[in-house]
Amino acid sequence: MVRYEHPPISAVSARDVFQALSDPIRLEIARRLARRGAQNCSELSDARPRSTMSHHFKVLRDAGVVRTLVQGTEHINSLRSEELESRFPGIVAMILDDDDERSEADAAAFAR
Amino acid sequence: MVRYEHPPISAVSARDVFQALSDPIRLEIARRLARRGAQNCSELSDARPRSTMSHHFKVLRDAGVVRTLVQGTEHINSLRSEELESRFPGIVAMILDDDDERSEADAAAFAR
DNA sequence: TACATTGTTCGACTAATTTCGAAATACAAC
DNA sequence: GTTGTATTTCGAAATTAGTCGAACAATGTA
Repeated sequence: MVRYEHPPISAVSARDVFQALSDPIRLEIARRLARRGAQNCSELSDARPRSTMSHHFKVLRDAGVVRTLVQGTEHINSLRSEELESRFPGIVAMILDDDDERSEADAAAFAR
Repeated sequence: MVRYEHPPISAVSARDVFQALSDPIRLEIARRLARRGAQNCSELSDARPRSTMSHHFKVLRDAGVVRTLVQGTEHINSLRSEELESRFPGIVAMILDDDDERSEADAAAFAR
């Protein structure tokens, strides 16, 4: 496979995006791409098996969240930030929002 | 159970919201609440079993998306629109975005 | 050509989620 | 209290999603 298919942004549904970003690993991938820009697959796979990561990249790609370009042997992923933002204003900020510690602390307080 | 617990909006994480809205039935519930305002459970359960719907309302509630108030024998659900919107600007528009026909047509065109 | 690198696909397994009937709970009205 | 309505909880079955090793494909380099 020399090149990936990516859905046009107009074909991307809110549900596809919600579903793609509902997995912690995929949300983390999107977050890193939003923060640090394009990265290849291995840079993003914290010691996780390649087949697992490959699956997650596919879900993100099919949902229209990530674009993958093939350059030599590596596959460069990037967040489709501008397109996503024009289709769903505010989504990139939601992806970046990751105050896990705060929300865990609050959640703990709430649980009491 | 006389009253439900709802997480404070500050404890709501993007992932919880993504995950709650990743299910088509729950997204549809949120959408109707966004469009038509508060509704009770049965108004929202298109002939689906009550136990199924009850599960979905719980997920939406726990994720901070929906608020449920008990009034007599009925439970009135509403979208926590203002709170959600202040926490995640743009989220309500994303919930409302439901151009299913357009996106399906585009998806079909894309699949060719 | 052979080899190393990067990533995908396949298939099997496991884990999580969804579904739904039956029983239970909550409340209002009689 | 008994009845009726609205909804939850429980438990089990069905479905869907995630994980991961092994085999495969594509590219670059010696």
